[in-house]
Amino acid sequence: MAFHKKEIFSQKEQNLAQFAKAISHPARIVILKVLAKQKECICGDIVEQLPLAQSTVSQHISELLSAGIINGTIDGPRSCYCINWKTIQKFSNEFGFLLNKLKATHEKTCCS
Amino acid sequence: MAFHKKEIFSQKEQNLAQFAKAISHPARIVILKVLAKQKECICGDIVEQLPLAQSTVSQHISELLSAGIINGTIDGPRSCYCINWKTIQKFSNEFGFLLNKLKATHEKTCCS
DNA sequence: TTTCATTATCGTATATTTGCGATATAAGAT
DNA sequence: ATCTTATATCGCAAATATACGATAATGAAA
Repeated sequence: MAFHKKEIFSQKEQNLAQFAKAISHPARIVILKVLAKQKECICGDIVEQLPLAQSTVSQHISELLSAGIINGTIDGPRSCYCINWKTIQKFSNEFGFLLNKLKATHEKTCCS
Repeated sequence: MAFHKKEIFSQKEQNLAQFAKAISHPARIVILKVLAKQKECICGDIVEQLPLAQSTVSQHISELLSAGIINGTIDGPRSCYCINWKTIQKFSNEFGFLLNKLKATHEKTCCS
């Protein structure tokens, strides 16, 4: 009797956690960096820049996709991805909000 | 033949990914919020604020601990935790740095 | 010393993630 | 029509995460 149980939490917390999870693997961070570096959409040169099999990279990509962090035009054999600015913006704000909340306790920490 | 393979990536990416992973569960986000709300260090009132068993909460806490996101004084039956401002600060910066990198591509997105 | 309350840890079950090779798919080239 | 190239998906194995109950440990109170 133990699996996710995440539905119990508020939507906001779930969303933030989900975003964090999406970027919680170095490979996916590298993918984002690669996409940020190339000005135009690139296809699978991502694979070349990672020490992982093509199928594994594809899997990481689809995780970023389903989290809405990147967009993709999968037309035929040549898929094209790029960063979804809107999502980045949204979570950048929410994350900053959380961090500011935490910062508010700065002066009062007692066990550090 | 397939497990983590995360050691291959740069330390910076690993660190950022690890931080993201640490906050990638709603329960852990709530724990941080609780710690932020209480001005002084609280002990296990965290458990009361979560719909999870005590042992599960303890597990989540120790994950935050080992990620260095919170500090703890575990003296006897009354453990006391608080946010580790230093770590929050560090990753706040690194995360902001990544986001700014991504933001730079804002104008040039082509498949959104 | 015994009891109590609080917290950490162990053991266990289930779910999810990570990774690969093999295979399917789909558009363009020959 | 067939071949090639790029990419997604399937199937599988191993690792990790999530959750719980039970138990251990530890300091305070009786």
